[in-house]
Amino acid sequence: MDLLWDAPASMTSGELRDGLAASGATGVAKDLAVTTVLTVLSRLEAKGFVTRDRESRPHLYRTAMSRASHMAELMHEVLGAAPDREAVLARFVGQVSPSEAAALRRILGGD
Amino acid sequence: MDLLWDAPASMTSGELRDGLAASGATGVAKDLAVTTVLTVLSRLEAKGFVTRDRESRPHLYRTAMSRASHMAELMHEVLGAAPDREAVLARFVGQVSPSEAAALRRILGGD
DNA sequence: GGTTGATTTCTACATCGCGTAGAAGTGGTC
DNA sequence: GACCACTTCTACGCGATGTAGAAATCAACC
Repeated sequence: MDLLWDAPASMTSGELRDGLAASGATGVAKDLAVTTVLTVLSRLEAKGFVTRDRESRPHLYRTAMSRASHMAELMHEVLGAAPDREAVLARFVGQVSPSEAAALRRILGGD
Repeated sequence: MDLLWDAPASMTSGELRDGLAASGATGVAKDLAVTTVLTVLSRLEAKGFVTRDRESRPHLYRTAMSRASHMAELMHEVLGAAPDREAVLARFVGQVSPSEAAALRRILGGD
């Protein structure tokens, strides 16, 4: 459920619950109890993945990081765990689709 | 303990246990029971990370994939879970060290 | 100011993956 | 045929995760 809301951008628990109920996000579908959503939210906050505005009445939750950043960070974690980073990068690049390779070149180009 | 042996290349449970005992691999140090090693090995085999030769008497274990490949695959898993792959790649590249960026350019260069 | 309905916090339980290992089974060797 | 090494089965503790009820809060309305 980590990505329950990697999509939207800053909502209340209620909106969250409803949003989830609506978009059956891969195996969720069922209506979750509001408390469940809150619990998850709290845990995510504890891990720093989410920020909450305790001022506004129905607390407002927001992702602490864009999904892309989060994913990129995960990738770095993996890479960081390798003793042979370059070898990993080589393998990695070898497996990306042509379009992605192109994207990489473009990104690297403008350094 | 996943990476217990991402280093060597094809050994028996006994060698494994000893090898582990010797090289205190980040928090392992302690002498593990052989059964422990075997259990882990079995689970790794179940997950396809390891292959075993049941013919030779002390079964021979070998990684199913090089560590680099495995890591690269993990990175792809992460990337694959993102709806905005290019954005993730951009962030990712933006965070790599200069030397790694250089390595990436080199790798992409010879396409 | 007290009652009420919404919201949040606390606490709890099942499940799962993982690290660890003992007990029992298997197979080869002397 | 007994013994020893190796493997398989079974199990326990622990932490993360999904789920949610009960209790505490809080804002608002009468």
